[in-house]
This record gives sequence, C-alpha cells and structure tokens, in this order.
Amino acid sequence: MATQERRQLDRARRTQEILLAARASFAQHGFHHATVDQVAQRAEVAKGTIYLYFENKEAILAELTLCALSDLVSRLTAASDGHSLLNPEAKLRAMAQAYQSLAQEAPDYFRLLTAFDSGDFERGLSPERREQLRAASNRALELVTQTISDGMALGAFAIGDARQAAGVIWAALNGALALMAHPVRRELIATDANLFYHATLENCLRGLASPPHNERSAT
Amino acid sequence: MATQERRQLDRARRTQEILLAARASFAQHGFHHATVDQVAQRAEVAKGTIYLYFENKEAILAELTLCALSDLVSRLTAASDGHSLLNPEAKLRAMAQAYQSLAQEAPDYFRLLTAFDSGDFERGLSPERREQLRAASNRALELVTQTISDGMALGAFAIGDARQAAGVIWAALNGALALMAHPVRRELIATDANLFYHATLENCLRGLASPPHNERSAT
Amino acid sequence: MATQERRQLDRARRTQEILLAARASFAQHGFHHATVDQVAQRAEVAKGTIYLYFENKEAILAELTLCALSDLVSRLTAASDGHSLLNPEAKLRAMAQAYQSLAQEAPDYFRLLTAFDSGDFERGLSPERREQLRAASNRALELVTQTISDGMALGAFAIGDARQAAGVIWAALNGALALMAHPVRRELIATDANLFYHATLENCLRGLASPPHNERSAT
Amino acid sequence: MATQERRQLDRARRTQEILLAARASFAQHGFHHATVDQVAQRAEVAKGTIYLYFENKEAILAELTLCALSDLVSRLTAASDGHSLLNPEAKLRAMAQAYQSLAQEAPDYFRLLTAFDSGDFERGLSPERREQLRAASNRALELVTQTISDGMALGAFAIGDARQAAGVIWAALNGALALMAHPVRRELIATDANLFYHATLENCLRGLASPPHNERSAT
DNA sequence: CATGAATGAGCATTCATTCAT
DNA sequence: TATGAATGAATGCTCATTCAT
Repeated sequence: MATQERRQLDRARRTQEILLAARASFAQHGFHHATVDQVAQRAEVAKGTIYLYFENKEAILAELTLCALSDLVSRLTAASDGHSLLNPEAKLRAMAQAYQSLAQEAPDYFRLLTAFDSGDFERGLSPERREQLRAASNRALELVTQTISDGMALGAFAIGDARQAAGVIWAALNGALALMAHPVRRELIATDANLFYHATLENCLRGLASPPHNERSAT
Repeated sequence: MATQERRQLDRARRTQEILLAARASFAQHGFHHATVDQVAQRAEVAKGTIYLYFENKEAILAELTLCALSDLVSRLTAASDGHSLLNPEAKLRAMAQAYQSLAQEAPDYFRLLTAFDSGDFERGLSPERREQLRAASNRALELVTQTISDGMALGAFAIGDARQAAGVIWAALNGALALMAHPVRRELIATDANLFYHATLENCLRGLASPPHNERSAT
Repeated sequence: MATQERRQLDRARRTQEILLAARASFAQHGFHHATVDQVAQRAEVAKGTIYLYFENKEAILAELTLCALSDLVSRLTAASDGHSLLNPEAKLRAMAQAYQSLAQEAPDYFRLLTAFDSGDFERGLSPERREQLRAASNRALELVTQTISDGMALGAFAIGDARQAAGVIWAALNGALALMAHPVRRELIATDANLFYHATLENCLRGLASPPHNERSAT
Repeated sequence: MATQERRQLDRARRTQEILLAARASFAQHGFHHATVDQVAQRAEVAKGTIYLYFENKEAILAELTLCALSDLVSRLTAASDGHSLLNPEAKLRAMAQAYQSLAQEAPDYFRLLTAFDSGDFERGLSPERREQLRAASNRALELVTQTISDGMALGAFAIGDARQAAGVIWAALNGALALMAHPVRRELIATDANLFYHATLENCLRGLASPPHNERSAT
C-alpha cells in the first residue's frame, strides 16, 4: 500500500532529522554535555519523540558512528575505484586524501570515529551494534589492506604483513589528524595541517617501500 | 620560619594525596563518571577540602595531566640520556620504548594524555594551565626533535624539517597506541600490540632514513 | 438493522478483549506500573483504540472492578441458591467459600476488589461509575444480609442488625484474605491460608450464634 | 565532644522533619502520586537533602511504616499493661481500642500499615528492612497472642491455637477498619464506624468464648 | 472506526560547588 | 585549615493522552 511506503519514508526522514540534530549537538557540546533536550529542540520534535526513534542517547551515537563509518567506506571505495591497480601508491594516496577530506568536510563525523576509537562509549552498546561497527571498520581497513597486498604483489612494497601495514598507515594518519585537531598541538608542531598530514603519509609510504634495513642498532 | 616550611610541605603532601586519589578514581570510572565524593573518600579528606586545593574538578584533571606529561618527559629524558648522540636511530627507538612503557605502566596517565590530545576537556582551563601544558608538551617534543636534528646532521635522516618529523613520529606512535587500546580495533588488525607498535615505529624510521623518492605519482 | 446489531456485538467483543488484556496486565505489573501500551499490545489493538472504548486508564480499572463485583455476585448467588433457607449457617459457609474461591481462582479480580476497598483509586471516578460500583457491592452485601435475616427469623442467630452482621462477616473474611495474601503476614501467623480462612469464618459464625453475654467488663 | 552530639541531634531532627513531611504528603496524595519535590518542599529542604537522609523514596516509606508499627506496638503495650491478667477479654478490648485509636488519631500511619499489609510496595525493600518490619509486626501480634493464651489458661476462651486466634481478631478488626475507611463501603453498611468496629470486636470475642458447636452442617 | 506517531509534563536521582561552624 | 551538610540545577527517560490520516 502507498500508505505504508509513505510511513516508512516519513520514519526515515524523521530519523535523519534527529540524527542530523544530534550530530550537530554532539559536535558542539561533546557527547557527554549534549542533552537530549537540545537534540530534540534542534530537531524540532518533542523530547519523547526521540525515544520513538532511538532507544537511548547512546543508540543515537552508535547510529551516528555507523553513518560516519559508512561515509568513510564510501569515500575510500570511490578513491580506490578511481585508481589503477598498477599504481598502489597512488591509490593509497588517494585513499588517504579521502580520509582527510572526511576529517575536513565532516569534522563531527570524524570526531565520532575518533571517540569510538578511543573507546569512550561502549557501555550501552548492544552486541549487534558492536558487530555492525566492527564490520564497517573492517570494510574500511580491508580496502587499504587489499591495496597494499596488490603493491606487495607488484614488488612495490617491501613488507611482510599487508593487514598490519594497513593498520600502521591507519594509525599514523589517525594520529596526524588527531594532533592537528588540537590547537595546542598544532601550534606546537608549527606546521600547516595539510602539510603535516601529507608529510605523515609520505613518511609511511617511504617506510613501506624501503626494505627493512638492519635493526641491529636497536635496543 | 620552620612553621611555614612545614605548612608548605603539608600542603604539598595533601595535594599529592588528592591527586593520587583522583588518578585512581578517574582511571576506574572515567573522568565524567568519577565523582568528587569518591575522590575525597579515597583521599581520606572531606569533600570541601578538595576545593581548598583545587579550584575545580577540571583543575584536578589538568594538574594530573601535567603530572603525566612530566612523567613522560622524565622517561624520554632518561631514554635520551642513555644513548649516544652518534646513534640517533637507537635513541629514537629508546624514546619510543619509553613512550610505550608509559602507556603500559601508567595507562591512566596515558589515557589522560590521550584525552587531552583529543581536546575533550578545555572548557574550564585557565590560560596559565594551558600554557603549562603547552610548555610541558613542548619539552617532550623538543627531545625528539633534537635527536632527529642530530641524525640529520649525521646524514642518517633524509628529512627536511626535524620538528615536523618529530611530530610525524609522535602522531604515528600515538595512533598506534590508540588503536591498540581498543579491543575492537586490536582484534581488527589482528596483531599483537607490542608487535604493532614496533612495526609502526620501524616503518617511521625507514621513512625517515630513505630519501624522498619520486612523488610524481601523487596528485 | 442487522448492521447495527453487528456493530454493537463488535463493540462489545472489542471491549471484552481490552478488558481481558488490561486484567492480565494489571495483575502482572500492578495498576500503576502497567502501561496502556502493554494493554493495547496484549489486546492486539492500537493504543488509540483503547481510548475509543474507555475514557481513561482508570475507567478500565473501574469497569474491571465492576466485572469483578459481578463475578462475585454470581458466585454468591449460586452459593446462596444451592442451600436451603432452613440452614442459614450452611448457606453462609457456602457463600464464604464462594468468596474464597474467587480469591483463589481469580486473584486478579480479588486484588481489584481489595484495591477498590482500600480506596486507592477514586480520583477519576465518574459519579455514575461510583454509583454502579455501589449498587453492585450492595447486591453482594444484600445476599448475605438476607441470609442472616433468615437465620434471625429462625432463631439461629442472636443478633440485632442483620446488615451490620453481614458487614462484620464481610470485614472479617476480607481481613483474613488480605492477611493471607501477604507472605510476610502469612509466615507471621504460621497457619495454612485455608485453615486460617476457615477459622475466621467459624469464629464469626459462633459469634453470630451465641447470645451477647455481659460486656460489663469492657472499659 | 559536644559538637558530635549536636550533629547527631541535628541529624535526628532533620530526619524527623522529612519523615513528617513525607507522612503528610503520602497521606494526601498516596505514595505513588506523592513526589519527592513535594516532600522536600513541605520539609523546607532542598530536594537533594532528602537523599542525604534516605537512600530512596521507598526507604522513606519503609521507615515511616516502621514508625507506624512502633507506634502501634506502644499503644498495644500500654493497653495491655493497663489491664489485669485475670481479665483477658477486657485486655483484648483495650488493645482493640488502642488499634482503633491509632486508625483514628493517625490515619496516615494506619494507611501505611494497610498498604504494607496489602503488599503494595516490596520492590526496593532491603532484606534488613523487611526483617525489621517482620519483627515489629511480630511484636504486635505476640501481645495479642499472649493475652489469648492467658485467657485459654483461665478457661475463658474455648480455642485451640492462640496465635491463630490472635490472627483472626487482627484480620477481623483490620477488615472492619478498612471497610469503614471507604466512604462508599461505610454508606453501604449504614452503621456508624465506631459501632461497627465495636460490633466486629464483640462478635470475635463471642466467637472466642463459645465452644465450637457442631459444624456438621458445613459443606 | 482504527491507527500509531507525536506530545510534553512529570519524576526520581545525581553531583559539583558553597559555606557556616 | 578542615569539615560535611545543604543546595538546586540538570538530566535521561516514561507514559497517558491527543489527533491527523
């Protein structure tokens, strides 16, 4: 029936409105200080309505994080698809840029991912949600891993474990973005955020490409 | 007067007790969920007394973060001092290990640093506190920067900006520790935390050492 | 028109369904904690529909109480009809047993009566409802009163006011059932519920039968 | 130290004030509808203060119930002590009168007892509280039981189980008071409350005194 | 008639901070 | 200086009731 379709559309639209409002509120005040009242007000709904669409304040956060991850995967996929298999370095650069674009264009989304990474909220997370988040994260990581694998096959990367290497890049870029996100830190390093991100990426890539020279000097 | 000295000592001791209690409480429940009551109880002090020593709950956090930074600087200094100027790579490895040891031996301190990095609390931060935090951070970064400078002078590192390079390492290691701190992430990358940290570090070092090969393929 | 009849039947059926659902919900969670949502769900009706059949949550309760009273009257009538006018004591015993059977077979109904007796809900009771409840109660009491009157006429009971005596029996049995309904109380008295109820009844009956001996010793 | 004494006195006084306020509020609106705000306002304290003295809204109720039971025990004891062992009937009458006086002079207390009897609140009752309540109830019942035992020894009562008989009286008087507490019920029985209570009591006493005549007609 | 989405007042409870002693 | 009782604003969540479709 058309009515039912309409219903579902309405529901989806309303859900989106609430998510949007929550996203803004969380970004502005941080998850802990944002109140459900604020979200409701911004979404122009009654407070109770929120609870018709989400079980919890935390559920909103989880959903939002999922959206952020989904956004990330989209960007990474697009970046990956836009480059030849034969040039894995270029592909990685494109993906890194996609990551940065997320951080710049949707900083609130990025903060959400960061917050999730830091394990700040895990209390009221249902197992299914947790699994969804894990799966989405995995999709993102897998894209990078695959690219590195391709590079290894081509002899472009002198690396043993592709997935680990993907993690290393992820970690480094994460760290770079986190550092740049904080005024005090940015000021400390005294480099433009873009440049710094770029420098981090290139350092990683050089590291991937160069053979593991003797670490005998270690320890 | 001896009385005054005594007073200052008492005050310092009491301050330390409160900080210790707060550190434990914050670590156990997280900053937001830890209550001043708990801190007071653990410190065996009346709640009001807390406010004689600290302006705020946030001020305790700031002080604690400062302690954490100070701890970090100590460890880095010790690591730096233990190695010859002539082997900057070894020195960097030692400093990285010192960083990791902080994260492992004083995870609560490390979480504090991470939380500060993520800009989670800045609301009630007095300008002086902020400056103190900046200065301490700078001291830490400077130690790394200096080592890299030395390496550049020795020709060991093919890098332009030592401070930036220090930042890159910092960012990467930070990212690695952050990722490994989260069970879901750790599981995702499927590598032992120590190994992953080590891999990240070595990748950075290789990146520092290898000359900037052609980036023509970059966008 | 047949349509109208159909309508009325439908309405009645629906009303019954809702009442049944409410009865179960109220019994399970207690009136205060049962929600209209639950009732609606159990009745397989939309929440709004409830309000087409009942003005209020309280109105449902009132109606249910009325049903309970009606059930009681039925049982009492049956018990009364099953015994000869010539043996009023046996009749009273039968009626008391009917009362107990209600409490045992339909404990939710009985709780409703008890709750009504305790005056717990009177807020949103319309005057008509109140009158209906009074009338039904009166019917029940009248059956007992009549039996006692008969007994007085036969000389079996040495009592002045039949209605008052009926009230006394009612009160006593009520009290017995109430006491036995509470685990703590039952444990306290340390008697089997059935036995206790029986003892209460027999004590009442002995009281009815024996002449009012000298009360001079009373204060 | 005098300070500490003062403290304890203050605390006790405040506790009493809150209890008094709660007692009034609960009586006026019923436990479920009374709000902590109301209690606080009536007690002329801030809402938070309530929670310094009581863990819960329910805890207030429990304490209040305990007070009510304590009051009851006092009255029963006084009534019991005022009469000779040699006249157990008079003693029982005095105790019944004490019970009634509680219901009349402290109807809110009595409602509390009734509510507790009806098992309305048991959710958040700590085991210790429950035990306290049981113990107090037992003390009350024991006073009646003892008197009946004495009467049995004197041959005044033709009864087998003293404790059960005490329960029967308790139940009957409870039922009488409950019935009289409800306007609709009182109107129904058409007797003055005092008279009805008295009639119930005397019927019980007659029942106790008269030998168990043949129940052959039962069933 | 039936639906069920929307409402928003209401509530118990927490906790950082103050201040009289 | 130390105490800890008092404060009261703030918050997440519930649920009876309404009303547009």
